[in-house]
Amino acid sequence: MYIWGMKLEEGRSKFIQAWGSLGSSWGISKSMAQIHALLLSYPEGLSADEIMEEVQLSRGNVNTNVRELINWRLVRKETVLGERKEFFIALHDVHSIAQNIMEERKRRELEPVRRLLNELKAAKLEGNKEEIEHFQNLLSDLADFVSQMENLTNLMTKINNNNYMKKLIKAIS
Amino acid sequence: MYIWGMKLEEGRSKFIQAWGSLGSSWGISKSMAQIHALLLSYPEGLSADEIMEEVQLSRGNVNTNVRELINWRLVRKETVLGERKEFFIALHDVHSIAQNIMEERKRRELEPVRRLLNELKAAKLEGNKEEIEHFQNLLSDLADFVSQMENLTNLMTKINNNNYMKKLIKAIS
DNA sequence: TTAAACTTTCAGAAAATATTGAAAGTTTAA
DNA sequence: TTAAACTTTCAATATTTTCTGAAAGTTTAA
Repeated sequence: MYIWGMKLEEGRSKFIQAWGSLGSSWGISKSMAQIHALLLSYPEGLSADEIMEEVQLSRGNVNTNVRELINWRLVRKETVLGERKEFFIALHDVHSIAQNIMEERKRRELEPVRRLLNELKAAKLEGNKEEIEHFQNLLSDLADFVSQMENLTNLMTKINNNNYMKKLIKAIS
Repeated sequence: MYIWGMKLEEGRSKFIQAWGSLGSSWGISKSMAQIHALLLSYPEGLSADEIMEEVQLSRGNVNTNVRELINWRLVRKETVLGERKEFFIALHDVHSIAQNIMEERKRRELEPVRRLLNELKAAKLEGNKEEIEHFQNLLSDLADFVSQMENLTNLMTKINNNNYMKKLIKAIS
């Protein structure tokens, strides 16, 4: 599809809608992704009412999802001198965004796995010897995998802060 | 929690249940994750009926989710000589599992983003100059980010197949 | 052929998740 | 104080996603 002579508002709205539906395929609620897209697309902060207006969501929904975005460290509160209400502004640096998302995913996705694996590895299993061996191999392979993923996220952090590293990665991959 | 003298079946069942609930936090359905855990924990293939029995799911559900696991290239069908039914066996090599998951996620999560960004970048936007600039910077930053993620997944593939590379990554991260 | 053994499909039911909006809570200015 | 301006909470509702199971489809052996 080729687009010609689109109003900025139209482009932004397209972006917000599309980001919202992409969100679901990443396990992020549509509203949260839309609000994030909206805030990313504005250089300055927006108030809760402005967000409600632009993405057509209820006050409660905006409140909840903005709080969640703040938990992810993707958005922060801002106060403007002389104004009573709060404004919300997105972290605009894509490298930091990426880093915060990776960290949050690490915390949410990897750490629970590690906990489970440790628990099971501590057990003294009884039963068929070969089946036990297979099962324990699985556990230790998975543990290795988790570590490798963690190494990789650490590496990403390094890349973000280091142009030489970025080139190195590109070269070897 | 410390476990002592657990039966293999008990450990396996613990693993299946826990893997299932972890699944949801990764955007994978509980049943799919449970079936995957079950198949991972058995060195040999299981039939649809055996899966139904072990994870207590309906025939339809097992059929659908096994098919999905096959799409992800995490499971394959097997036939046993002289047996009419099909058996399902998991890919047991953790590096290949990781690689297939990364590839599928790349395809599902990254490619749609790229499509959206290209579409928006092609538009000639009209409106406030500075806001347009901010918006277009956002688009190109996001595109860079997508590329970087792709580089990283390629790197992971390399690591899997190369022990030297693995050590290098560990050293520099 | 046919019938038994097995697999697939899909409409409806159930479960999980997200959203609303009004009421309760908090802060600030006067 | 008080009341206006704003934020937060949460029970009810709506939406989306997943699951079931019976019916339809397919394959195979005889």
